[in-house]
Amino acid sequence: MAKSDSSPPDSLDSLPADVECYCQLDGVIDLLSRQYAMQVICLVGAIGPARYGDIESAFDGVSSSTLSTRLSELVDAGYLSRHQHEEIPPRVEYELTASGAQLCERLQPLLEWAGQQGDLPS
Amino acid sequence: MAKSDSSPPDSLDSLPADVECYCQLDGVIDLLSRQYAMQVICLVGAIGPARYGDIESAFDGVSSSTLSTRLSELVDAGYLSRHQHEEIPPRVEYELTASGAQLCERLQPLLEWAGQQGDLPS
DNA sequence: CAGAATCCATTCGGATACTG
DNA sequence: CAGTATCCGAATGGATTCTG
Repeated sequence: MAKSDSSPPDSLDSLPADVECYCQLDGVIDLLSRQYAMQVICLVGAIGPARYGDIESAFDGVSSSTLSTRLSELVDAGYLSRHQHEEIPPRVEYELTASGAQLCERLQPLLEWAGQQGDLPS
Repeated sequence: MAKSDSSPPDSLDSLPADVECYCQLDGVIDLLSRQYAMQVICLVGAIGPARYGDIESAFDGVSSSTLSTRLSELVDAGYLSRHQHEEIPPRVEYELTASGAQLCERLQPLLEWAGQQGDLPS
């Protein structure tokens, strides 16, 4: 796949020159590594204000405890906002915050590409 | 965070219209959710052919068993290639494959942004 | 409807020791 | 140097049950 004998770091076009240390790059990455985390961000980014049930049905088979935990983490981390409407039956809407939107922008190319690599059965 | 009352899905500029179902988007995402996986891809993308020791020292504190497992998974998945030079002491070099490079391109914006969000202590 | 709480099976990853 | 093998504690996520 192309040349890689003479100039190693030239195999990609836009490499950040300030990459010095990938050690301990956790925090956000840790959070995103939990199940459904990236997908939730992109889903909410795609459909806008999303109710709990919307998200739940988008991921067929997720347990409520898992999804609930994930949502809480993302809200706590400041990537999602949670608006609870005071009515009965209760209605809750999740939206991307400003940094959630930034995150989503960087996630979309990845997930979209991933979906074309043999995933997304349906 | 801007307006979000009238047109929900307009809060982001480049939304893919073909996003229909985020359920069961696993495979690649599953792999990337393992510890150090994304960072390894980007590290190898950044420094070119990387020896095991290079990678190990980039992540201060990683255990050899964990890193070894991660590298094997990425090689098996076709994102990294492994070249073993037949000499003593042994020398092994990991490189991105074609699809590894594609993956890396989509990962870099994310990790770079993540690094500016409060991670990367050193 | 939108979860929280509890319990538990599985998985993941670190420590350690050993090998070609 | 570049791992592999084994063991084990920690973390994750599902099932189930219950609640405002």
